[in-house]
Amino acid sequence: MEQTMNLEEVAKRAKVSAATVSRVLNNASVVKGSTRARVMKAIEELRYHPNLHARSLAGGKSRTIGMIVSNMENPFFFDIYKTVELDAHARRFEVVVANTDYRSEQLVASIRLMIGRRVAGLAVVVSEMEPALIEELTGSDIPVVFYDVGAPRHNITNIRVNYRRGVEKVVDYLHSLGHRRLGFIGHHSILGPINERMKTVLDAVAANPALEVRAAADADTLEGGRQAMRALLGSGEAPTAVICVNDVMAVGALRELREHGIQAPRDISVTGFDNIKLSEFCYPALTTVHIPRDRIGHLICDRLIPGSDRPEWNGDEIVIDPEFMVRDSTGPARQVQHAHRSVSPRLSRSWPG
Amino acid sequence: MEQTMNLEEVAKRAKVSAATVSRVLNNASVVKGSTRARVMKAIEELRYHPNLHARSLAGGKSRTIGMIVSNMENPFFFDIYKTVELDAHARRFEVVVANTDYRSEQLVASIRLMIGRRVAGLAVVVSEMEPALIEELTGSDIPVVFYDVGAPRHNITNIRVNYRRGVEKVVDYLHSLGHRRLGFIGHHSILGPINERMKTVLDAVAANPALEVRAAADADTLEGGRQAMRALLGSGEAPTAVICVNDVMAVGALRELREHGIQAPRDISVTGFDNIKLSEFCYPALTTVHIPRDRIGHLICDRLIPGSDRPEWNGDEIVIDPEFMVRDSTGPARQVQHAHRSVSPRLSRSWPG
DNA sequence: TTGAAAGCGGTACCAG
DNA sequence: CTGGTACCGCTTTCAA
Repeated sequence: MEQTMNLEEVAKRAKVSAATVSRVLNNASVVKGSTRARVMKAIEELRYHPNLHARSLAGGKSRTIGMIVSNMENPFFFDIYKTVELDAHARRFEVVVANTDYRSEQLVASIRLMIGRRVAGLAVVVSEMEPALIEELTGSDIPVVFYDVGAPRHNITNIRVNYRRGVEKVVDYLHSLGHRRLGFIGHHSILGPINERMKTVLDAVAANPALEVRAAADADTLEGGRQAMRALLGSGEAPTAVICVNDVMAVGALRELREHGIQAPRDISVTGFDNIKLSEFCYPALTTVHIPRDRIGHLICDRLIPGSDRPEWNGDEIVIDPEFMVRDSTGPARQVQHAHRSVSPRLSRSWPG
Repeated sequence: MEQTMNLEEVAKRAKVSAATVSRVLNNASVVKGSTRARVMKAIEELRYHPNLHARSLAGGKSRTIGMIVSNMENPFFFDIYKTVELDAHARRFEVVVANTDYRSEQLVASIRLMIGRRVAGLAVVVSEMEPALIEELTGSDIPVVFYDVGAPRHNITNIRVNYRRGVEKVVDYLHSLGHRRLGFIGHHSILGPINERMKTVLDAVAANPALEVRAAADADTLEGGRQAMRALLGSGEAPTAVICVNDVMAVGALRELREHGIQAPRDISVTGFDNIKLSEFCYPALTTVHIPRDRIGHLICDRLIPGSDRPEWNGDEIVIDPEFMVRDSTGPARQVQHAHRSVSPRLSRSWPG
């Protein structure tokens, strides 16, 4: 009925002052039992819900932390978010997320939004970068944690993964299996100027003169991975092993292989990255590199929410070493054969299309 | 540097009043060009970001809509969210989400949170229900859209899927393929008192005396689907077809079959529900029921954001008819054979474990 | 076209 | 233990 139900109305009904109502709401100081009861009753009856905007305005604090990610659709990001939310809730904080879809304009917009909301802390877990970002953050005293981008600075700390080490493990493994012609599938953001990940792969390959690599990029989705694999298959000599920038794209890639009647790992090996749950459930299960999203989530919360700095944070940067996971999507390179290139699509499928 | 950068500071620097700064910020009324320029400059230099809390407090409005879902991890919910966000952004609204993890206590907490934030509209896309909900919502004049639960009421409208019809199509199809012993895999929330979905399956089966069904429930995740399938396989006579409450659990179920060396659809047929992207990318591709998440998302936005009621909303309730999608995970029931029950785990796997 | 001032709904400090 | 009151930062009349 009343779209404007406020402290005062409650106070009036409970025959106390607004200040007292505020007190019972924050169960602060000692409010007499009977008084508290009256207030509670009034709150119930009026279905009063405190205005959070007014609260954080008056209090100056926000009890919510912000999180910006590139693509919530990818479980990698979601898993981190999930952990952050769990930790935050345990400390009675809320977390509000924003997607950038790998667009740096969106990144800036999201940063602005978060600053506007006066979040108590901000986690930026994105692949793209925008120079104007630090500019934007300057002057706001919001504690920030960056994942995988940005440099430490006042009030901003960094978590990064030793992506290079992870890729090296993958490349070395494939090499040991006899693979020489490699493919790389990334998402569009790798087309950016200095893409760490792309470069890492190229470097790892360059370190071994026997190897060659061809890359394809598409959206960071199942469909994108599929398209990228299609591109790799459609031009030049097909690689015997394909390294995917993450598990989602790898699963997409696997499907495209299936459509062509190409079997993994018999005909082509495929690797993922991240070790999301899906990588165990797809077929064949993915050889991948584990990145501990839960640890990352915990680190973020520990850093952003006051009153619980765990010891792991000693400096302004933490580097995480990824772990290689061998599963079923990789195998020895087939010797002399390009046979799979001539198999017509769906030839090997025996079930109805 | 200043953690307290406000209108007044900007006004001071630009040598105008706070009111004027507010005007340029909202590009309202006619501010003289030169004045506007001065203000803009001051804003830039001071890196001023308006306090959104103060803004919605003073303005009384919020320009953000809330969305509550059961499980963002499940692409079904995510897809809806994505569409809502897209539409919202197009109308310069923000959307903030909350997860309930199928816990009705969380549902209530989330509703409270959203009311506290004075969202401009609220979408409740959850499977669980909580009687206290309507109570909670009463008196708040926030427009609400429910998906799949709740009854129309003042300011609250409904979107529902004719789940029954969808299940009937699945059951009929399986029946026509010769299946008689059915399995049903649902998530834990189906254990609730009157679960529509579970009941629907039982009804559909009851309608055909030749059919029998056994159910198993677990978490709404890949792992949950796997466990549920394990349970189904581990007790009594194995079903020849398993209906899963959604695609995610179906994919989990498929994996468990693989571990047992049971092939789908040769040995057991499996169906999903929702038709998420993954259902095309898993192996075998899932026979499922399509639920148009994008349409649901559009409907939600049209209803919640003022100034764009599309014609589709004629009453307080919209019912969506799902569409049956046959793919590769279903096939004819094998005649006389329980052979797969005796196949030892992984027997048929030829790749390394 | 611009400024002054009254809220918006709370919080928190100061008296009592 | 409780009430009064000065803000918090912005929007919005009302005058000038």
